[in-house]
Amino acid sequence: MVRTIDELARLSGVSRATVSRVINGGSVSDKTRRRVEHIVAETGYRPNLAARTLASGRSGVVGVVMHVDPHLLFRDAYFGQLLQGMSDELVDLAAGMMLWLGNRTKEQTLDKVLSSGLVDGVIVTAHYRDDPLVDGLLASDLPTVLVGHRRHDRTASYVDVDHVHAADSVTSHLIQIGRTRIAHITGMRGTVAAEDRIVGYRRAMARAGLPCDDLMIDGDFNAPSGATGAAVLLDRHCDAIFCANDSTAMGALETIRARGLAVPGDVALAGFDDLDFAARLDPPLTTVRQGVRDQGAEAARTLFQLMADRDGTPRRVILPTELVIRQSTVGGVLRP
Amino acid sequence: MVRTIDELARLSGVSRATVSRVINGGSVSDKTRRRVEHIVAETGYRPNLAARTLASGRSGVVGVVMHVDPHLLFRDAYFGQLLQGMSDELVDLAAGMMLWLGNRTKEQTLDKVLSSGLVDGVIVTAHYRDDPLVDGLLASDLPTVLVGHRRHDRTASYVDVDHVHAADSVTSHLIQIGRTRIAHITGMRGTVAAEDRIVGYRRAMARAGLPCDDLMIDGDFNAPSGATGAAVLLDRHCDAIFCANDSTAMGALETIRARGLAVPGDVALAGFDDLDFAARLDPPLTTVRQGVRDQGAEAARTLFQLMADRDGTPRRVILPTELVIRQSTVGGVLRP
DNA sequence: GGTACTTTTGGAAGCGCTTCCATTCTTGGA
DNA sequence: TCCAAGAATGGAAGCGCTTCCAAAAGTACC
Repeated sequence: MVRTIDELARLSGVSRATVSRVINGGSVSDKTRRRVEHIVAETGYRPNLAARTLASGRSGVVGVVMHVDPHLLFRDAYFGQLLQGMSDELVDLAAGMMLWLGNRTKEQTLDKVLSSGLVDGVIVTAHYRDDPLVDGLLASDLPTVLVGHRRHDRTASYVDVDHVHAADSVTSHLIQIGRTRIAHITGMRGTVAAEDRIVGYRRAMARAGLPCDDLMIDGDFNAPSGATGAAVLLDRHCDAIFCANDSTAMGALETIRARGLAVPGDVALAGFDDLDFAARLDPPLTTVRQGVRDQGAEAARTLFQLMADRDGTPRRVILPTELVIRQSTVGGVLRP
Repeated sequence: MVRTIDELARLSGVSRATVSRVINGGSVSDKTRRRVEHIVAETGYRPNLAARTLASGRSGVVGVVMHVDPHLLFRDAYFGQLLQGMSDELVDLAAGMMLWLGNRTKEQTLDKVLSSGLVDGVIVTAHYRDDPLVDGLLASDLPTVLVGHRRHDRTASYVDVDHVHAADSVTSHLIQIGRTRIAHITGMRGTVAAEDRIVGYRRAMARAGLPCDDLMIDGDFNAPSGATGAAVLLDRHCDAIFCANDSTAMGALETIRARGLAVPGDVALAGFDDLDFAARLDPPLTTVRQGVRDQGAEAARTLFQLMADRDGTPRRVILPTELVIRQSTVGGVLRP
């Protein structure tokens, strides 16, 4: 079994340096290149990644950091889809992907990521307004791309959607179908997505001259918070609920049904994300589609651009969202 | 900034070898150890993982391979939960976790995993009866733990549940509540989980003397296959459907509802997995709970045992499952 | 054929660490 | 007090690769 570049060099009758050039695309004569490549193919030689990393200072591996509360992570398919989008893109660009989930404090996670020294760049989910992990990565010299962003990240590269606009459009839709007591179950407070969706909701309500102060309940992006939130809001006689995501809406739906109320007859319901199950609820859920896999893929592409020209300007990508109207707000209409 | 072990050695007035011993727990006098550790803490020195890997032959990184059809992966929370379970356990044991999803052919994935040379062991999901990727990993000298297993993996280490038994128990439950035309929408054919659940289903039906040949429809673990499968089965006048997983059941429920049939009145419905959403369907779904996160965690532990004593005997873990009875089979009863 | 390039190649240093081996320092028992 | 055995330490080799630099080979033009 040919294990080292030296053996390969001996076998092909050239120097180790030349073999290295063949493998890494250096300048080598066609004749030599063909000969060496033939031997490589024949022997199934694979360069040792650790040695390569040590010698060159880059590993071809990118890090993915999803430091998220276990109660939020992987409860629905959101983070999985994000991961898959990244992986789809990275398969051609990178040697691999190191994944860190949030099992400890953010400081410890940061420590692990930075100390490993074997990633060339990182993609990190930046959901919280206040996040030492994100701050630490941005402050390091590791190329970093955020999924999500904070308004004060002036020099950061990120991929995100316009939560304010999207929330405004859902709320406006609810207004347009004639609802006036439109409630909102928020996402986890302190996250940008939650806060921005609140802003969008308030904006649309204010524009229509509708009050909303007693119609907001804090949730946490999970179904149980939707169920308990809806209980309170129904007592306050709302006629529509815009939930911060689809899982929350699923929880709300449970409560609404338990009260014997009709959707959308008594209460219209809307979510956010458009995960697979949204279309399969009864009734199918009106929601905002944000291409989660696309966001992951875009983050990966952005990271590689960043790594290609270091200290270039930050790259910021805002992906489009789409309001998907289904029977939970416009009942009786055939599914689109 | 102290970057190398040599600087650290100079600073603490000992040799590089001694510093290395301090860091790796070699035999060093208490006095020296304290002094060096103090300097380490003070300077925030972190050993370079690539150099360490190259010199020692181990990286502390483990690989996780989930080569699964994109239509299956991350559609529901199953794989995410698995990942989270592994991560929970690995955080203390490993320097990191490399993740490979199935973006290319299995051969290419195998190639990437083996060639990287920077994982000390791998956990791989082994769902298919026929899987060159799993075969390749088992044949390599990399310690490997399977999540799931094939009956012919005599020397492999794995973590799995008893699908046959679990499926038998669900089916028996349906029989016990008086159903006689009990249908089954299978999982993706060729996967062990699907085939074994079929065996369990048939076994229970045979024991009760019930026919089942015209009551099986192939599905693929996804909701759409549940919806189309149920359409066929309802035409064949079934009075219960056991679906190969919860997502499939969700799809089936959609069809049942569209026909104006009652669950469980007209058709009892059961799933498998007990993901979060199962309890939130209307009606809540009877299903088999398999602790997916536990499986992930157990796989990680098993891998480390395997790495600790190489060429030991294979380790095989069968985790328990639990039949969770909800209103989709026993309507009217208060939710547990 | 000779000069002045350009392209291709090999030698050698070095990336930061672990670990073997030999040397020095301790310790305890005779 | 002295010696042997054991513990602690330092020196040095080497893990497998990239890359700088200089030397060799090829090419174009006069």
